[in-house]
Amino acid sequence: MVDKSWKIPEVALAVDLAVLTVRAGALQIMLVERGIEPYRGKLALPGGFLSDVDENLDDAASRELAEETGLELAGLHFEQLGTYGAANRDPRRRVVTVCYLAFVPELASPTAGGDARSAAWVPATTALDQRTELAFDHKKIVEDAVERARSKIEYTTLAAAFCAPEFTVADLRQVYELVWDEPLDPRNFNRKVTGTEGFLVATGAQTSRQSGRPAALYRRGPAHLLHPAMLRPPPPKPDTTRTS
Amino acid sequence: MVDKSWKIPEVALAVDLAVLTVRAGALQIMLVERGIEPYRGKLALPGGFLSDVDENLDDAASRELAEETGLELAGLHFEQLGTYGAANRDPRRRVVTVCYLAFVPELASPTAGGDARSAAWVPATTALDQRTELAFDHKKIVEDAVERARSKIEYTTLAAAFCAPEFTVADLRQVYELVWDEPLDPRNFNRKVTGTEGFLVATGAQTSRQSGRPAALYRRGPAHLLHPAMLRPPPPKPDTTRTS
DNA sequence: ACAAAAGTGTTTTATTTACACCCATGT
DNA sequence: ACATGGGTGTAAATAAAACACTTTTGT
Repeated sequence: MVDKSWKIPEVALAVDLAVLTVRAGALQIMLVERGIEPYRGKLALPGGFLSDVDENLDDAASRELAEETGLELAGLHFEQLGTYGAANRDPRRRVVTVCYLAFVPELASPTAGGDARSAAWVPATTALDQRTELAFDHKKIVEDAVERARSKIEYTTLAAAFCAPEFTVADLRQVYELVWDEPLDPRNFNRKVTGTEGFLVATGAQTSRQSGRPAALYRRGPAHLLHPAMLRPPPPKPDTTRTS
Repeated sequence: MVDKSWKIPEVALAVDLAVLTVRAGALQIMLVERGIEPYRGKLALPGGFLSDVDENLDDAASRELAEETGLELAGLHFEQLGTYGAANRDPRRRVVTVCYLAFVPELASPTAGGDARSAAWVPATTALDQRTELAFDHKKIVEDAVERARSKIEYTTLAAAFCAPEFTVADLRQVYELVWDEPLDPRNFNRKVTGTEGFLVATGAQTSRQSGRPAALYRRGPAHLLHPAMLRPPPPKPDTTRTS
């Protein structure tokens, strides 16, 4: 085996971010309008190239998000979604992008600072709509991000990452309902989450509201995994028995 | 937003493979002995750099595995495990590696061809043992690979990917037992897998054996997801009640 | 008092677990 | 016949789904 390092091809390495939140009654994703070619004017995931050859991937992700949208990832949940490296995904040259997935609460300021004039929350359904054109292979990435979020909240407590620091059981239930696009029984849901050790920590405080009984306020508990998992209502089975 | 493409730092991009199998009563992983510095002589995951700037990541993974171990990934299950890019993970220079996870059946020839004099199956427990030194951050990658395999067989039918094309329920059960390192009840396991639509397809054939009733032979069915999931026996709870 | 939303109780159903028992084969 | 696994039956425990009902607030 010879040392082939002199002929190692180098590629441009980028990081992109699929930042999800639940707001205004919908699962939304942070997108930016591209200011340069290719795909100038099109919507894209925030992201960009490593700032220098020694920048860590996670650091690059935080930095790019802050630069482009003003959002600070510090303290929030983020994880690798996947690496997208099809040879022709960028018309200019070979670019491989490591994509991160983040879950942020609604109160994360939409575009609090930075080079953010073009950053905006977009409903996931809009981003995934056939008529919406996204730059590069970003539509595929958004699909993967949404799918990952949907399955991740089944077996982890990450749905709470979409909630403000203090939240009610109904807030949390709405997260599940909007991410899954499935209604859940409020009563069974309540028992399930309050009965799962470490998911919620009661603050003792209560919400006041226009009408109805006030709800107890909770904070995120120490548990990360859900045992047993939260079951997604099964989509109606491909029915073999004729229903006409 | 300016075009910064002229100062994009370039990194060397590698692919590595965590190829798992179940053989000789253990979960094993394919490792190679490094022929060059750094870490010459140490065990490492098979892998290497892209062959040219336009090679797709998946193609590079297949190619590297074939070159280094003679194993053909064609038709087998493989998926991205993650991308490892800590700035200092390679002492020579910045290298980012996209790691793939593959599940192969035992009959996949250990090192059927290629530059394979150093390739060998190593029990996962050995690879993860404190006393075993692996190149780069490969021990961490192996940990991630094993953990991914353990959870993946819970909710997918991928355990069958470790079996020969035709296998018995006991073969499949052994896969679960060895990957999880937990005994399973043969009777309940049988009912569970034979009752899960699309997991197994009966061939009609039977095994003959030295003793005991012959077992029915099955092939992998069309299902990919397990519904409901196969439950891993919960590890005995961190006992709060003193047992002295 | 009433509407509205929170939260508890109870029943039905599905799934898992545990284990008794029968089945089919080689020796 | 009997040892050795393969496979089925069944009952108890657990969890999910469905839904009646009580609680606590604002108006």
